[in-house]
Amino acid sequence: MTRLDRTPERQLLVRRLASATILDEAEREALISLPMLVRDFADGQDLVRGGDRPQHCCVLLSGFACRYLLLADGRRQIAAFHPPGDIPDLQSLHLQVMDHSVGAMMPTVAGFIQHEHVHRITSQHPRLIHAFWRETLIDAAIFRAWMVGLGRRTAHERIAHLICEMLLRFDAVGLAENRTFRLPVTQNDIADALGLSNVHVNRVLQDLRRDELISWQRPDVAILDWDRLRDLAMFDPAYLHMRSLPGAGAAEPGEEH
Amino acid sequence: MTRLDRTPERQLLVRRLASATILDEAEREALISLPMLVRDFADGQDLVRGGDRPQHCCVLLSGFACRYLLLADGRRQIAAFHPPGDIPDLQSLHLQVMDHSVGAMMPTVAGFIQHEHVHRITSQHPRLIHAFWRETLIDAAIFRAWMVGLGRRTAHERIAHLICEMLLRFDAVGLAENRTFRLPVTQNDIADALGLSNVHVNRVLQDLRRDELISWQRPDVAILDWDRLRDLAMFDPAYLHMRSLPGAGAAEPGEEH
DNA sequence: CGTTCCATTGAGACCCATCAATCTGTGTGG
DNA sequence: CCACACAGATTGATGGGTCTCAATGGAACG
Repeated sequence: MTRLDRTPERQLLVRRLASATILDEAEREALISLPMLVRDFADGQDLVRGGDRPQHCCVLLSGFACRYLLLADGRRQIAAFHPPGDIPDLQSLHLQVMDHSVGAMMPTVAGFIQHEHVHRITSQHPRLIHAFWRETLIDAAIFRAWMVGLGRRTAHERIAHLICEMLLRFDAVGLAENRTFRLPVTQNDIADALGLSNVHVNRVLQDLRRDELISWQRPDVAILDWDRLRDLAMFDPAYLHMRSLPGAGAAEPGEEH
Repeated sequence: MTRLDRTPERQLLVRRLASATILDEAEREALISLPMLVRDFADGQDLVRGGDRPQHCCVLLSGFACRYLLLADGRRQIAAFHPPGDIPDLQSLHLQVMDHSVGAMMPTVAGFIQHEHVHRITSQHPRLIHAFWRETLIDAAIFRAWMVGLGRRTAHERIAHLICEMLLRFDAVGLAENRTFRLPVTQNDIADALGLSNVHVNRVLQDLRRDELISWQRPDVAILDWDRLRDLAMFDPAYLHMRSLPGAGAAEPGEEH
Protein backbone atom coordinates (compact mmCIF):
# COMPACT_ATOMS: atom_id res chain seq x y z
CA MET A 1 0.00 0.00 0.00
CA THR A 2 2.81 2.42 -0.66
CA ARG A 3 1.79 5.60 -2.37
CA LEU A 4 3.28 4.90 -5.74
CA ASP A 5 2.37 1.31 -6.33
CA ARG A 6 -0.09 0.45 -9.08
CA THR A 7 1.07 3.35 -11.17
CA PRO A 8 -0.26 1.86 -14.41
CA GLU A 9 -3.73 1.55 -12.94
CA ARG A 10 -3.53 5.01 -11.44
CA GLN A 11 -2.84 6.34 -14.89
CA LEU A 12 -6.37 5.34 -15.81
CA LEU A 13 -7.70 7.94 -13.40
CA VAL A 14 -5.56 10.62 -15.01
CA ARG A 15 -6.55 9.46 -18.44
CA ARG A 16 -10.19 9.52 -17.46
CA LEU A 17 -10.08 13.02 -15.99
CA ALA A 18 -7.99 14.25 -18.91
CA SER A 19 -10.62 13.03 -21.36
CA ALA A 20 -12.91 15.71 -19.96
CA THR A 21 -10.58 18.41 -18.61
CA ILE A 22 -7.13 19.68 -19.59
CA LEU A 23 -4.57 18.82 -16.91
CA ASP A 24 -1.04 20.10 -16.62
CA GLU A 25 1.93 18.03 -15.52
CA ALA A 26 1.82 19.12 -11.89
CA GLU A 27 -1.85 18.22 -11.65
CA ARG A 28 -1.27 14.82 -13.20
CA GLU A 29 1.60 14.20 -10.84
CA ALA A 30 -0.51 15.20 -7.85
CA LEU A 31 -3.26 12.83 -8.92
CA ILE A 32 -0.86 9.95 -9.39
CA SER A 33 0.58 10.54 -5.94
CA LEU A 34 -2.74 10.61 -4.13
CA PRO A 35 -2.47 8.36 -1.09
CA MET A 36 -4.90 5.52 -1.50
CA LEU A 37 -5.72 2.27 0.17
CA VAL A 38 -6.03 -0.46 -2.44
CA ARG A 39 -8.65 -3.15 -1.92
CA ASP A 40 -9.88 -6.12 -3.92
CA PHE A 41 -13.51 -6.94 -4.41
CA ALA A 42 -15.18 -10.09 -5.62
CA ASP A 43 -17.85 -10.19 -8.29
CA GLY A 44 -21.09 -9.01 -6.73
CA GLN A 45 -19.49 -7.44 -3.69
CA ASP A 46 -20.40 -3.89 -2.70
CA LEU A 47 -17.71 -1.21 -2.62
CA VAL A 48 -20.05 1.23 -0.91
CA ARG A 49 -23.54 0.72 0.47
CA GLY A 50 -26.60 2.92 0.48
CA GLY A 51 -26.84 4.50 3.94
CA ASP A 52 -23.07 4.57 4.41
CA ARG A 53 -21.35 7.80 5.41
CA PRO A 54 -18.07 7.35 3.59
CA GLN A 55 -14.92 9.23 4.59
CA HIS A 56 -13.28 8.39 1.27
CA CYS A 57 -13.88 8.15 -2.46
CA CYS A 58 -13.00 5.10 -4.49
CA VAL A 59 -11.18 5.00 -7.82
CA LEU A 60 -11.71 1.93 -9.96
CA LEU A 61 -8.24 0.62 -10.80
CA SER A 62 -9.43 -2.47 -12.65
CA GLY A 63 -12.63 -4.44 -13.06
CA PHE A 64 -16.10 -2.99 -13.51
CA ALA A 65 -18.71 -1.53 -11.18
CA CYS A 66 -22.23 -0.21 -11.20
CA ARG A 67 -24.29 2.08 -9.03
CA TYR A 68 -27.69 0.76 -8.16
CA LEU A 69 -30.78 1.54 -6.10
CA LEU A 70 -33.18 -0.96 -4.61
CA LEU A 71 -36.87 -0.72 -3.86
CA ALA A 72 -38.21 -2.36 -0.72
CA ASP A 73 -39.64 -5.27 -2.70
CA GLY A 74 -36.36 -6.03 -4.42
CA ARG A 75 -36.81 -4.23 -7.71
CA ARG A 76 -33.41 -2.91 -8.74
CA GLN A 77 -32.44 0.02 -10.91
CA ILE A 78 -28.87 0.32 -12.09
CA ALA A 79 -28.12 4.01 -12.46
CA ALA A 80 -24.63 3.86 -13.90
CA PHE A 81 -21.92 1.59 -15.21
CA HIS A 82 -18.32 2.41 -14.36
CA PRO A 83 -15.29 1.27 -16.34
CA PRO A 84 -11.84 1.54 -14.72
CA GLY A 85 -10.63 5.08 -14.11
CA ASP A 86 -14.00 6.25 -12.84
CA ILE A 87 -14.69 7.51 -9.32
CA PRO A 88 -18.22 6.24 -8.78
CA ASP A 89 -18.79 7.87 -5.38
CA LEU A 90 -17.14 11.23 -5.92
CA GLN A 91 -20.38 12.78 -4.73
CA SER A 92 -19.70 11.51 -1.22
CA LEU A 93 -17.31 14.46 -0.91
CA HIS A 94 -20.32 16.69 -0.30
CA LEU A 95 -23.29 14.40 0.27
CA GLN A 96 -22.84 12.75 3.63
CA VAL A 97 -25.17 9.79 3.23
CA MET A 98 -25.02 7.46 0.24
CA ASP A 99 -28.44 7.27 -1.42
CA HIS A 100 -27.39 4.23 -3.45
CA SER A 101 -24.82 1.45 -3.54
CA VAL A 102 -21.77 0.75 -5.66
CA GLY A 103 -21.25 -2.88 -6.57
CA ALA A 104 -18.54 -4.78 -8.39
CA MET A 105 -19.73 -6.67 -11.47
CA MET A 106 -16.53 -8.72 -11.75
CA PRO A 107 -13.41 -9.08 -9.63
CA THR A 108 -12.45 -5.46 -9.13
CA VAL A 109 -9.62 -3.45 -7.60
CA ALA A 110 -10.43 -0.07 -6.11
CA GLY A 111 -8.29 2.61 -4.49
CA PHE A 112 -9.83 4.42 -1.55
CA ILE A 113 -8.81 8.04 -1.07
CA GLN A 114 -9.61 9.84 2.15
CA HIS A 115 -11.79 12.89 1.57
CA GLU A 116 -9.23 15.01 3.39
CA HIS A 117 -6.64 14.06 0.80
CA VAL A 118 -8.96 15.13 -1.97
CA HIS A 119 -9.55 18.43 -0.21
CA ARG A 120 -5.82 18.89 0.25
CA ILE A 121 -5.01 18.26 -3.38
CA THR A 122 -7.72 20.62 -4.57
CA SER A 123 -6.47 23.40 -2.33
CA GLN A 124 -2.92 22.87 -3.59
CA HIS A 125 -4.10 22.64 -7.21
CA PRO A 126 -7.23 24.78 -7.37
CA ARG A 127 -8.04 23.82 -10.93
CA LEU A 128 -8.51 20.25 -9.84
CA ILE A 129 -11.57 21.19 -7.87
CA HIS A 130 -13.15 22.16 -11.16
CA ALA A 131 -11.98 18.93 -12.75
CA PHE A 132 -13.64 16.91 -9.99
CA TRP A 133 -16.76 19.03 -9.99
CA ARG A 134 -16.92 18.64 -13.73
CA GLU A 135 -16.73 14.88 -13.33
CA THR A 136 -19.83 14.89 -11.17
CA LEU A 137 -21.57 17.12 -13.71
CA ILE A 138 -20.81 14.71 -16.52
CA ASP A 139 -22.12 11.98 -14.29
CA ALA A 140 -25.38 13.89 -14.07
CA ALA A 141 -25.44 14.47 -17.83
CA ILE A 142 -25.21 10.73 -18.34
CA PHE A 143 -28.09 10.24 -15.91
CA ARG A 144 -30.17 12.60 -18.00
CA ALA A 145 -29.32 10.72 -21.17
CA TRP A 146 -30.34 7.47 -19.49
CA MET A 147 -33.59 9.06 -18.36
CA VAL A 148 -34.46 9.78 -21.97
CA GLY A 149 -33.90 6.13 -22.72
CA LEU A 150 -35.89 4.88 -19.76
CA GLY A 151 -38.76 7.21 -20.42
CA ARG A 152 -38.98 7.57 -24.15
CA ARG A 153 -36.90 5.06 -26.08
CA THR A 154 -37.97 1.62 -27.25
CA ALA A 155 -36.13 -1.43 -25.96
CA HIS A 156 -34.10 -1.72 -29.16
CA GLU A 157 -33.07 1.91 -29.01
CA ARG A 158 -32.14 1.68 -25.34
CA ILE A 159 -29.83 -1.25 -25.79
CA ALA A 160 -28.25 0.21 -28.91
CA HIS A 161 -27.71 3.48 -27.10
CA LEU A 162 -26.11 1.83 -24.11
CA ILE A 163 -23.68 -0.02 -26.34
CA CYS A 164 -22.74 3.16 -28.18
CA GLU A 165 -22.12 4.94 -24.89
CA MET A 166 -20.05 2.15 -23.41
CA LEU A 167 -17.84 2.01 -26.47
CA LEU A 168 -16.94 5.68 -26.14
CA ARG A 169 -16.37 5.46 -22.43
CA PHE A 170 -14.15 2.40 -22.66
CA ASP A 171 -12.31 3.99 -25.53
CA ALA A 172 -11.68 7.14 -23.48
CA VAL A 173 -9.48 5.12 -21.11
CA GLY A 174 -7.90 3.05 -23.86
CA LEU A 175 -9.91 -0.09 -23.14
CA ALA A 176 -11.57 -0.41 -26.54
CA GLU A 177 -10.02 -1.60 -29.75
CA ASN A 178 -11.60 -2.14 -33.12
CA ARG A 179 -14.93 -1.12 -31.72
CA THR A 180 -14.67 -4.02 -29.31
CA PHE A 181 -14.57 -3.96 -25.53
CA ARG A 182 -15.17 -6.17 -22.52
CA LEU A 183 -18.51 -5.50 -20.87
CA PRO A 184 -18.78 -7.93 -17.96
CA VAL A 185 -22.52 -7.68 -17.37
CA THR A 186 -25.31 -10.22 -17.61
CA GLN A 187 -28.49 -9.70 -19.58
CA ASN A 188 -30.15 -9.33 -16.22
CA ASP A 189 -27.90 -6.38 -15.42
CA ILE A 190 -28.75 -4.78 -18.75
CA ALA A 191 -32.41 -5.25 -17.92
CA ASP A 192 -32.03 -3.54 -14.56
CA ALA A 193 -30.14 -0.69 -16.15
CA LEU A 194 -32.62 -0.09 -18.95
CA GLY A 195 -35.91 -0.76 -17.20
CA LEU A 196 -36.64 -3.99 -19.07
CA SER A 197 -37.07 -7.65 -18.18
CA ASN A 198 -34.21 -10.06 -18.70
CA VAL A 199 -36.32 -12.06 -21.12
CA HIS A 200 -36.95 -9.07 -23.30
CA VAL A 201 -33.31 -8.03 -23.24
CA ASN A 202 -32.46 -11.49 -24.49
CA ARG A 203 -34.85 -11.20 -27.41
CA VAL A 204 -33.70 -7.73 -28.39
CA LEU A 205 -30.07 -8.78 -28.28
CA GLN A 206 -30.93 -11.62 -30.61
CA ASP A 207 -32.46 -9.10 -32.99
CA LEU A 208 -29.37 -6.90 -32.90
CA ARG A 209 -27.14 -9.89 -33.55
CA ARG A 210 -29.36 -11.22 -36.34
CA ASP A 211 -29.23 -7.79 -37.97
CA GLU A 212 -25.44 -7.90 -37.62
CA LEU A 213 -25.27 -4.66 -35.70
CA ILE A 214 -23.28 -6.17 -32.85
CA SER A 215 -21.82 -9.41 -31.65
CA TRP A 216 -21.77 -10.23 -27.97
CA GLN A 217 -19.92 -13.27 -26.74
CA ARG A 218 -19.65 -12.57 -23.06
CA PRO A 219 -17.95 -10.55 -22.06
CA ASP A 220 -16.79 -9.22 -25.43
CA VAL A 221 -19.01 -6.74 -27.22
CA ALA A 222 -18.14 -5.88 -30.79
CA ILE A 223 -19.91 -3.24 -32.79
CA LEU A 224 -20.19 -4.60 -36.31
CA ASP A 225 -22.00 -1.71 -37.96
CA TRP A 226 -21.40 1.54 -36.11
CA ASP A 227 -23.39 3.73 -38.45
CA ARG A 228 -26.56 1.69 -38.28
CA LEU A 229 -26.23 1.15 -34.55
CA ARG A 230 -25.74 4.87 -33.97
CA ASP A 231 -28.73 5.68 -36.15
CA LEU A 232 -30.93 3.13 -34.45
CA ALA A 233 -29.92 4.54 -31.06
CA MET A 234 -30.13 8.14 -32.25
CA PHE A 235 -26.83 8.41 -30.44
CA ASP A 236 -25.33 11.86 -30.04
CA PRO A 237 -22.18 11.80 -27.88
CA ALA A 238 -22.44 15.46 -26.88
CA TYR A 239 -23.80 14.55 -23.45
CA LEU A 240 -20.55 12.78 -22.58
CA HIS A 241 -18.81 16.16 -22.73
CA MET A 242 -15.55 14.67 -23.95
CA ARG A 243 -12.80 17.01 -25.02
CA SER A 244 -12.19 15.17 -28.26
CA LEU A 245 -14.16 12.69 -30.20
CA PRO A 246 -13.32 9.01 -30.25
CA GLY A 247 -10.08 7.59 -31.56
CA ALA A 248 -9.31 4.31 -33.26
CA GLY A 249 -11.11 2.13 -30.74
CA ALA A 250 -14.39 3.79 -31.54
CA ALA A 251 -15.01 5.58 -34.81
CA GLU A 252 -12.34 6.08 -37.44
CA PRO A 253 -10.76 9.51 -37.30
CA GLY A 254 -12.29 11.83 -39.81
CA GLU A 255 -15.58 10.05 -39.79
CA GLU A 256 -18.65 12.20 -39.78
CA HIS A 257 -20.79 12.33 -36.64
CA MET B 1 -32.04 46.05 -12.88
CA THR B 2 -30.26 47.46 -9.84
CA ARG B 3 -28.40 44.94 -7.80
CA LEU B 4 -30.69 44.95 -4.81
CA ASP B 5 -34.09 44.92 -6.39
CA ARG B 6 -36.28 41.85 -6.05
CA THR B 7 -34.85 41.12 -2.63
CA PRO B 8 -37.85 38.99 -1.60
CA GLU B 9 -37.40 36.77 -4.63
CA ARG B 10 -33.66 36.60 -4.12
CA GLN B 11 -34.31 35.30 -0.65
CA LEU B 12 -35.73 32.17 -2.25
CA LEU B 13 -32.28 31.34 -3.56
CA VAL B 14 -30.80 31.70 -0.11
CA ARG B 15 -33.61 29.67 1.38
CA ARG B 16 -33.09 26.99 -1.21
CA LEU B 17 -29.34 26.72 -0.68
CA ALA B 18 -29.78 26.86 3.08
CA SER B 19 -32.16 23.92 2.97
CA ALA B 20 -29.18 21.81 1.93
CA THR B 21 -26.12 23.61 3.33
CA ILE B 22 -25.48 25.75 6.40
CA LEU B 23 -24.77 29.35 5.39
CA ASP B 24 -23.44 32.12 7.60
CA GLU B 25 -24.58 35.71 7.43
CA ALA B 26 -21.75 36.89 5.18
CA GLU B 27 -22.48 34.15 2.70
CA ARG B 28 -26.17 34.94 2.65
CA GLU B 29 -25.41 38.58 2.13
CA ALA B 30 -23.03 37.81 -0.71
CA LEU B 31 -25.68 35.67 -2.40
CA ILE B 32 -28.33 38.35 -2.07
CA SER B 33 -26.00 40.91 -3.59
CA LEU B 34 -25.07 38.85 -6.62
CA PRO B 35 -25.40 41.06 -9.69
CA MET B 36 -28.10 39.62 -11.90
CA LEU B 37 -30.01 40.58 -14.98
CA VAL B 38 -33.69 39.97 -14.42
CA ARG B 39 -35.78 38.73 -17.33
CA ASP B 40 -39.38 37.67 -17.81
CA PHE B 41 -40.41 34.58 -19.69
CA ALA B 42 -43.77 33.54 -21.04
CA ASP B 43 -45.31 30.13 -20.52
CA GLY B 44 -43.58 27.71 -22.84
CA GLN B 45 -40.61 29.94 -23.55
CA ASP B 46 -37.07 28.58 -23.19
CA LEU B 47 -34.68 30.13 -20.70
CA VAL B 48 -31.76 28.18 -22.11
CA ARG B 49 -31.55 25.95 -25.16
CA GLY B 50 -29.72 22.71 -25.78
CA GLY B 51 -26.59 23.55 -27.77
CA ASP B 52 -26.20 26.97 -26.12
CA ARG B 53 -22.88 27.92 -24.55
CA PRO B 54 -24.15 30.07 -21.71
CA GLN B 55 -21.97 32.64 -19.98
CA HIS B 56 -24.37 32.84 -17.05
CA CYS B 57 -26.53 30.79 -14.72
CA CYS B 58 -30.17 31.51 -14.10
CA VAL B 59 -31.95 31.65 -10.76
CA LEU B 60 -35.69 31.16 -10.80
CA LEU B 61 -37.18 34.11 -8.94
CA SER B 62 -40.81 33.19 -9.57
CA GLY B 63 -42.77 30.85 -11.78
CA PHE B 64 -41.84 27.30 -12.64
CA ALA B 65 -39.45 25.67 -15.06
CA CYS B 66 -38.41 22.27 -16.30
CA ARG B 67 -35.38 20.79 -17.96
CA TYR B 68 -36.13 18.64 -20.97
CA LEU B 69 -34.46 16.69 -23.74
CA LEU B 70 -35.88 16.01 -27.18
CA LEU B 71 -35.34 13.13 -29.54
CA ALA B 72 -35.13 13.82 -33.25
CA ASP B 73 -38.69 12.61 -33.82
CA GLY B 74 -40.17 14.84 -31.17
CA ARG B 75 -40.36 12.51 -28.21
CA ARG B 76 -39.70 14.57 -25.10
CA GLN B 77 -38.30 13.61 -21.73
CA ILE B 78 -38.58 16.06 -18.87
CA ALA B 79 -35.59 15.47 -16.61
CA ALA B 80 -36.40 17.88 -13.80
CA PHE B 81 -38.97 20.28 -12.40
CA HIS B 82 -37.73 23.47 -10.80
CA PRO B 83 -39.66 25.53 -8.27
CA PRO B 84 -38.52 29.09 -7.55
CA GLY B 85 -35.15 29.38 -5.83
CA ASP B 86 -33.57 26.71 -8.00
CA ILE B 87 -30.66 27.27 -10.40
CA PRO B 88 -31.55 24.88 -13.19
CA ASP B 89 -28.41 25.39 -15.27
CA LEU B 90 -25.78 25.60 -12.55
CA GLN B 91 -23.89 22.90 -14.45
CA SER B 92 -23.14 25.38 -17.22
CA LEU B 93 -20.42 26.70 -14.90
CA HIS B 94 -18.26 23.76 -15.95
CA LEU B 95 -19.97 22.14 -18.93
CA GLN B 96 -19.62 24.47 -21.88
CA VAL B 97 -22.41 23.16 -24.08
CA MET B 98 -25.94 22.65 -22.82
CA ASP B 99 -27.05 19.07 -23.47
CA HIS B 100 -30.68 19.95 -22.74
CA SER B 101 -33.05 22.90 -22.55
CA VAL B 102 -34.68 24.79 -19.71
CA GLY B 103 -38.25 25.87 -20.35
CA ALA B 104 -40.76 27.96 -18.43
CA MET B 105 -44.00 26.15 -17.60
CA MET B 106 -45.83 29.33 -16.62
CA PRO B 107 -44.95 33.02 -16.73
CA THR B 108 -41.59 33.03 -15.00
CA VAL B 109 -39.01 35.52 -13.79
CA ALA B 110 -35.37 34.51 -13.83
CA GLY B 111 -32.20 36.25 -12.75
CA PHE B 112 -29.15 35.70 -14.92
CA ILE B 113 -25.80 35.72 -13.16
CA GLN B 114 -22.59 35.93 -15.15
CA HIS B 115 -20.35 32.95 -14.52
CA GLU B 116 -17.53 35.30 -13.59
CA HIS B 117 -19.64 36.66 -10.76
CA VAL B 118 -20.23 33.17 -9.47
CA HIS B 119 -16.50 32.48 -9.63
CA ARG B 120 -15.79 35.73 -7.82
CA ILE B 121 -18.22 35.03 -5.00
CA THR B 122 -16.86 31.51 -4.52
CA SER B 123 -13.31 32.75 -4.30
CA GLN B 124 -14.33 35.38 -1.76
CA HIS B 125 -16.44 32.87 0.18
CA PRO B 126 -14.77 29.51 -0.40
CA ARG B 127 -17.46 27.55 1.38
CA LEU B 128 -19.95 28.66 -1.24
CA ILE B 129 -18.17 26.62 -3.87
CA HIS B 130 -19.09 23.59 -1.84
CA ALA B 131 -22.66 24.80 -1.50
CA PHE B 132 -22.98 25.17 -5.25
CA TRP B 133 -21.23 21.91 -5.96
CA ARG B 134 -23.51 20.26 -3.47
CA GLU B 135 -26.52 21.67 -5.30
CA THR B 136 -25.44 19.97 -8.49
CA LEU B 137 -24.89 16.74 -6.58
CA ILE B 138 -28.40 16.86 -5.16
CA ASP B 139 -29.61 17.51 -8.67
CA ALA B 140 -27.93 14.26 -9.71
CA ALA B 141 -29.39 12.42 -6.72
CA ILE B 142 -32.84 13.47 -7.85
CA PHE B 143 -32.06 12.23 -11.35
CA ARG B 144 -31.19 8.86 -9.87
CA ALA B 145 -34.43 8.75 -7.93
CA TRP B 146 -36.36 9.55 -11.10
CA MET B 147 -34.47 6.82 -12.92
CA VAL B 148 -35.76 4.29 -10.42
CA GLY B 149 -39.25 5.50 -11.16
CA LEU B 150 -38.84 5.45 -14.92
CA GLY B 151 -37.25 2.03 -14.92
CA ARG B 152 -38.88 0.14 -12.12
CA ARG B 153 -41.99 1.78 -10.70
CA THR B 154 -45.58 1.36 -11.90
CA ALA B 155 -47.45 4.37 -13.22
CA HIS B 156 -49.32 4.80 -9.94
CA GLU B 157 -46.11 4.68 -7.94
CA ARG B 158 -44.38 7.14 -10.25
CA ILE B 159 -47.08 9.75 -9.99
CA ALA B 160 -47.41 9.32 -6.24
CA HIS B 161 -43.65 9.62 -5.88
CA LEU B 162 -43.49 12.77 -7.96
CA ILE B 163 -46.16 14.41 -5.85
CA CYS B 164 -44.37 13.49 -2.64
CA GLU B 165 -41.14 14.94 -3.94
CA MET B 166 -42.69 18.15 -5.17
CA LEU B 167 -44.36 18.74 -1.83
CA LEU B 168 -41.04 18.59 -0.02
CA ARG B 169 -39.27 20.76 -2.54
CA PHE B 170 -41.95 23.42 -2.55
CA ASP B 171 -42.04 23.29 1.21
CA ALA B 172 -38.29 23.82 1.40
CA VAL B 173 -38.71 27.31 -0.06
CA GLY B 174 -41.89 28.06 1.87
CA LEU B 175 -44.23 27.57 -1.07
CA ALA B 176 -46.32 24.77 0.44
CA GLU B 177 -48.97 25.03 3.08
CA ASN B 178 -51.22 22.39 4.49
CA ARG B 179 -49.68 19.86 2.17
CA THR B 180 -50.91 21.96 -0.71
CA PHE B 181 -48.90 23.67 -3.43
CA ARG B 182 -49.25 25.11 -6.90
CA LEU B 183 -47.89 22.79 -9.56
CA PRO B 184 -48.45 24.52 -12.89
CA VAL B 185 -48.02 21.52 -15.15
CA THR B 186 -50.38 19.77 -17.54
CA GLN B 187 -51.04 16.07 -17.53
CA ASN B 188 -49.00 15.99 -20.72
CA ASP B 189 -46.02 17.40 -18.85
CA ILE B 190 -46.40 14.78 -16.14
CA ALA B 191 -46.46 12.15 -18.85
CA ASP B 192 -43.24 13.43 -20.39
CA ALA B 193 -41.59 13.53 -16.99
CA LEU B 194 -42.60 10.03 -15.98
CA GLY B 195 -42.34 8.18 -19.26
CA LEU B 196 -46.09 7.67 -19.65
CA SER B 197 -48.77 8.76 -22.11
CA ASN B 198 -51.01 11.68 -21.29
CA VAL B 199 -54.05 9.40 -21.46
CA HIS B 200 -52.63 7.05 -18.89
CA VAL B 201 -51.63 9.89 -16.59
CA ASN B 202 -55.20 11.07 -16.72
CA ARG B 203 -56.53 7.67 -15.70
CA VAL B 204 -54.05 7.23 -12.89
CA LEU B 205 -54.81 10.67 -11.53
CA GLN B 206 -58.46 9.75 -11.50
CA ASP B 207 -57.59 6.68 -9.46
CA LEU B 208 -55.59 8.72 -6.97
CA ARG B 209 -58.44 11.19 -6.62
CA ARG B 210 -61.05 8.48 -6.32
CA ASP B 211 -58.99 6.88 -3.56
CA GLU B 212 -58.80 10.30 -1.89
CA LEU B 213 -55.02 10.33 -1.81
CA ILE B 214 -54.81 13.70 -3.52
CA SER B 215 -56.91 16.41 -5.05
CA TRP B 216 -55.70 18.28 -8.08
CA GLN B 217 -57.59 21.28 -9.34
CA ARG B 218 -55.09 22.91 -11.61
CA PRO B 219 -52.82 24.19 -10.58
CA ASP B 220 -53.40 23.34 -6.93
CA VAL B 221 -52.26 19.97 -5.70
CA ALA B 222 -53.36 18.90 -2.23
CA ILE B 223 -52.18 15.76 -0.55
CA LEU B 224 -55.17 14.38 1.31
CA ASP B 225 -53.60 11.28 2.82
CA TRP B 226 -49.86 11.67 3.18
CA ASP B 227 -49.26 8.31 4.81
CA ARG B 228 -51.00 6.28 2.16
CA LEU B 229 -49.50 8.32 -0.65
CA ARG B 230 -46.01 7.91 0.79
CA ASP B 231 -46.53 4.18 1.19
CA LEU B 232 -47.87 3.79 -2.33
CA ALA B 233 -44.88 5.72 -3.67
CA MET B 234 -42.43 3.97 -1.34
CA PHE B 235 -41.18 7.51 -0.82
CA ASP B 236 -37.99 7.96 1.17
CA PRO B 237 -36.85 11.60 1.20
CA ALA B 238 -33.21 10.75 1.92
CA TYR B 239 -32.23 11.34 -1.71
CA LEU B 240 -33.21 15.00 -1.41
CA HIS B 241 -30.37 15.44 1.08
CA MET B 242 -32.21 18.11 3.03
CA ARG B 243 -30.72 19.33 6.27
CA SER B 244 -33.97 18.97 8.15
CA LEU B 245 -37.14 17.14 7.46
CA PRO B 246 -40.30 18.91 6.34
CA GLY B 247 -42.12 21.54 8.37
CA ALA B 248 -45.79 22.41 8.59
CA GLY B 249 -46.33 22.59 4.85
CA ALA B 250 -45.44 18.99 4.48
CA ALA B 251 -45.63 16.54 7.33
CA GLU B 252 -46.61 17.56 10.84
CA PRO B 253 -43.64 18.03 13.10
CA GLY B 254 -43.05 14.97 15.20
CA GLU B 255 -44.59 12.67 12.67
CA GLU B 256 -42.78 9.46 11.97
CA HIS B 257 -41.04 9.05 8.65
C1' DC C 1 -21.32 -34.78 -12.75
C1' DG C 2 -24.16 -32.41 -9.67
C1' DT C 3 -24.57 -27.56 -8.97
C1' DT C 4 -25.05 -23.10 -10.35
C1' DC C 5 -25.43 -19.27 -13.18
C1' DC C 6 -26.94 -17.58 -17.24
C1' DA C 7 -29.01 -17.63 -21.87
C1' DT C 8 -32.84 -19.12 -24.45
C1' DT C 9 -37.55 -20.33 -25.78
C1' DG C 10 -42.71 -20.58 -25.55
C1' DA C 11 -47.30 -19.30 -23.99
C1' DG C 12 -50.29 -16.21 -22.12
C1' DA C 13 -51.57 -11.96 -19.90
C1' DC C 14 -51.48 -7.19 -18.86
C1' DC C 15 -50.08 -2.65 -18.55
C1' DC C 16 -49.99 0.99 -21.06
C1' DA C 17 -49.75 3.26 -25.85
C1' DT C 18 -52.23 4.86 -29.66
C1' DC C 19 -55.99 6.77 -32.04
C1' DA C 20 -59.97 9.33 -32.09
C1' DA C 21 -63.90 11.62 -30.12
C1' DT C 22 -66.02 14.39 -26.93
C1' DC C 23 -66.27 17.47 -23.14
C1' DT C 24 -65.04 21.53 -20.35
C1' DG C 25 -63.35 25.85 -19.21
C1' DT C 26 -61.31 30.07 -20.63
C1' DG C 27 -60.42 33.78 -23.38
C1' DT C 28 -61.41 36.60 -27.51
C1' DG C 29 -63.66 39.28 -30.86
C1' DG C 30 -67.71 41.14 -32.76
C1' DC D 1 -73.64 38.56 -24.61
C1' DC D 2 -73.06 35.25 -27.98
C1' DA D 3 -70.04 32.68 -31.35
C1' DC D 4 -65.93 30.84 -31.83
C1' DA D 5 -61.34 29.09 -31.00
C1' DC D 6 -58.22 26.73 -28.33
C1' DA D 7 -55.92 24.14 -24.78
C1' DG D 8 -56.38 20.69 -21.79
C1' DA D 9 -59.02 16.99 -19.59
C1' DT D 10 -61.74 12.98 -20.25
C1' DT D 11 -63.58 8.76 -22.32
C1' DG D 12 -63.78 4.54 -25.26
C1' DA D 13 -61.91 1.08 -28.27
C1' DT D 14 -58.17 -1.44 -29.88
C1' DG D 15 -53.58 -3.10 -30.21
C1' DG D 16 -48.88 -3.97 -29.20
C1' DG D 17 -44.70 -3.93 -26.66
C1' DT D 18 -43.23 -5.89 -22.85
C1' DC D 19 -43.88 -8.70 -18.59
C1' DT D 20 -44.49 -12.93 -16.06
C1' DC D 21 -44.22 -17.63 -15.49
C1' DA D 22 -42.16 -21.77 -16.58
C1' DA D 23 -39.31 -24.89 -18.76
C1' DT D 24 -35.11 -26.07 -21.28
C1' DG D 25 -30.32 -25.73 -22.69
C1' DG D 26 -25.46 -24.84 -22.22
C1' DA D 27 -21.21 -23.73 -20.11
C1' DA D 28 -18.17 -23.26 -16.10
C1' DC D 29 -16.70 -25.11 -11.84
C1' DG D 30 -15.48 -27.73 -7.81
